Amino acid sequence: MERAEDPIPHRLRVLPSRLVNQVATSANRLVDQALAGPGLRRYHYSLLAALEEFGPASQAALGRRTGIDRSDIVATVNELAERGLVERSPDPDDRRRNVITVTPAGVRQLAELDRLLSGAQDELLAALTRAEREQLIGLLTRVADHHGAPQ
Amino acid sequence: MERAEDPIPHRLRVLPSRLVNQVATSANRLVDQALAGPGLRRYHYSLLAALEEFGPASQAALGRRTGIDRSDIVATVNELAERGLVERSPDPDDRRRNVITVTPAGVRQLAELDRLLSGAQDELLAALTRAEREQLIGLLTRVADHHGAPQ
DNA sequence: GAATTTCGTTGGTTGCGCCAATGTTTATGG
DNA sequence: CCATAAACATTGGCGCAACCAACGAAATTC
Repeated sequence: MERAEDPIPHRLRVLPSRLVNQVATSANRLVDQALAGPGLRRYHYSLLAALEEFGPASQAALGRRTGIDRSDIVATVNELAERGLVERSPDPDDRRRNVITVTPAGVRQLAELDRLLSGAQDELLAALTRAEREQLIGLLTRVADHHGAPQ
Repeated sequence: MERAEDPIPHRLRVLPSRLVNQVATSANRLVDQALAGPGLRRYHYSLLAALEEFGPASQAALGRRTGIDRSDIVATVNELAERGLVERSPDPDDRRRNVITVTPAGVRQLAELDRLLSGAQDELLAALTRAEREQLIGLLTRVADHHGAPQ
């Protein structure tokens, strides 16, 4: 028979940490689908966004601004550079640093990603009214801010 | 100087999918810390919760109830069985199945986990009032329910 | 000038969420 | 009744995010 839709344990159903993870999983599924078109991942978007908003930056600065680990920045920049979306050049003023710059193609790509991601957000929050979305965003922001930087 | 606290790109700061991921990451950090005492992980809690609420079950049923993949159930049950928290025995009525049963030690462990997790939830939502927590849970539940089973 | 810090990089690890394939057992339907 | 299909446990794999340690090179600080 097994017609019964396999109930989820009550404990899990109402556990906030689990609820938030379920929503995050849905969010990631939608976002990953959206980014799959251009063949990119969330890390790529984060980096492009940071570059476009704050201009050329060192890899370390990009890491601090996006919360991505330095070591993961390396690979992500490599991939963006391979696609011609950013350029990596040594900083003449500080020879430890690389300066990462968005290319015009990168700016165009970012605009496209913004469009795709906006659609994903709408899908994610489709069950909520405009006001409820604002409410949710507000509450999440407060929780996120309260915990701040990891560790 | 670097006194400036490295601003997060606005795009990322307000992107709902990203907000939800930040909160989920905080949640997981807190929950993982809480479970680290007993040396368990989230999968273990999910399985114990499902077993205690619905009684002995096959591994496939556990998977359906918790959303954990069948293949991951195997390892998780192994680990719980090693610790004497569950028992795996062949189902005499259906020799394809194993029946997983919580032991008394498992029940006690689950009670302890409930206590630990409750603390983690409080920490997670510390920035919100009781009413706001209810609100957040309600909104997240609606979003989660709207997307339902993955794929 | 020596010690410390920053930076890029390499090379890991872990957990979660998946998927494919295999052998066994049960159910189905022709 | 037998062949085919489905369900089950298991193995082994993958990708992604999020980490950590260590290293050489370069800059900063003491």
